[in-house]
Amino acid sequence: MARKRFDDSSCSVARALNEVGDWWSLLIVLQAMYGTRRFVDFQQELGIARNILVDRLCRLVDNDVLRKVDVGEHGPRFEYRLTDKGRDLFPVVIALRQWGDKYNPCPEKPPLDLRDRRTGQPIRQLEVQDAEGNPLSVRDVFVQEDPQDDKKQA
Amino acid sequence: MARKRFDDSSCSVARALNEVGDWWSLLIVLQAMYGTRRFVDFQQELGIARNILVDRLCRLVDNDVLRKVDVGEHGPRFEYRLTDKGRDLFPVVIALRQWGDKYNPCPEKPPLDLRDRRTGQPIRQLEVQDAEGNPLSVRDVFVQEDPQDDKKQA
DNA sequence: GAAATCTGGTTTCATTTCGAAACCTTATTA
DNA sequence: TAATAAGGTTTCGAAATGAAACCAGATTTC
Repeated sequence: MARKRFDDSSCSVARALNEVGDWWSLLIVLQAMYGTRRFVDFQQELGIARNILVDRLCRLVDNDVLRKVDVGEHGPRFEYRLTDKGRDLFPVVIALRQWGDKYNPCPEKPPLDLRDRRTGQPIRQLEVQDAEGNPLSVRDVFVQEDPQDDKKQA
Repeated sequence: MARKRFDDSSCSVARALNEVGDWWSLLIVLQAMYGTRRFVDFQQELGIARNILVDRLCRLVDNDVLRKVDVGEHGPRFEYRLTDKGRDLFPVVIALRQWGDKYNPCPEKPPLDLRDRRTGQPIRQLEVQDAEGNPLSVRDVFVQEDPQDDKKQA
C-alpha cells in the first residue's frame, strides 16, 4: 500500500494505526471478537469486497493479529483466529465502542449491551487513570522527556 | 468519500470508525492532544498533504471533534481545537499507544513516557473491567440480547 | 459418475482517493 | 513595492477500492 506509512515513526500510535488503522482491519478484528472465523462469514457480515478482505486478512496474519488455521478435514476449510496480540486490541475496541455509544448513539436501537459473563453486570466505562486509579484527562498528562539525558536508572 | 460508510450501521464501533477511522483523522486528534492547533503545524508535524489535511479537518469539525476558531487579529489565523467529544478520544488513543508500545516497540528509542502531571507517576495500563474492577478479557464478556424479546434474567 | 455446490480465493476494470506540487488570496512585514 | 506568511484550492498521476466475473479443489446430490 502506498499510503503514507509510519513503520518507522517514533510514535507508537502511528505504528499501531499502521497495522489496524484502516477502514476494515479493526472491524475484522471486532468481528473476530464476536466469534467469526471463516472467510465467507467475514465477507457476509461485513459486506466487504472479497479481494479487499483477502488483502486485510493477509495483512492481519502478517502482523500476527490473526492466525490462519487449516481445519479442512473435508474440503478446504480455514479459520482466522485472533492471536494474543489481536485479543489485546480489546481495550481499543471497547474504547471506540464507548465513545461511539456516547456521541453517536443509534437513534433506534439501544447500544449493544456488553456484560461480564460471570456476573451478568455491565462492564465499566474505560478511563485513563493515574497510578492510584484516579481518572486522568488529556490535560493531566505530560510526556516525560527522554531520561537518558539526566542520568536516571535504565 | 465513497468508501463504504457505516453511518447507518447498528454497530457503534463502525459508526465511530466512520468519524475517526481513516489513516489521518486519529493522528490529527493525537497531534491536537499534544497541543497542535494551527493548519501549518498539523501539516508539518504530520507530513500530510494540504488538500487531505483540509478535508480531514473539515470532517472533524463537521463531526464536532474539532472546533475551528478564528483568532485572526492580524491577518487570517485559525485554530483547530479539540471539543469535549474530541478530548473523549483520549482512552482510544491511549489504548492504541499502549498496544503499539507492547507489540511494536521502536527498537531505538524507548516508548514515549506519559505521566501524570500532578504526581509525575506513569499512567496506568488501560484494561476492560467488570463492575468491581476486575480485569475482563474478550472471552469474559457477552452481548446481552435486547431484553425486551425474551424475559430472561441476566 | 456427472452436475451442481461450497469454500476460498484471483482477475479485471471502472471509480475514488491520495499525495505532491503549483497556484491563489488576503494580510503583514521588510 | 516586494517578499513572506497563513490557509487554502486546483490539477494531475498513482494507488486503493469495490463489484462482478472467473477459477480450482473437494463434496454432496441426483
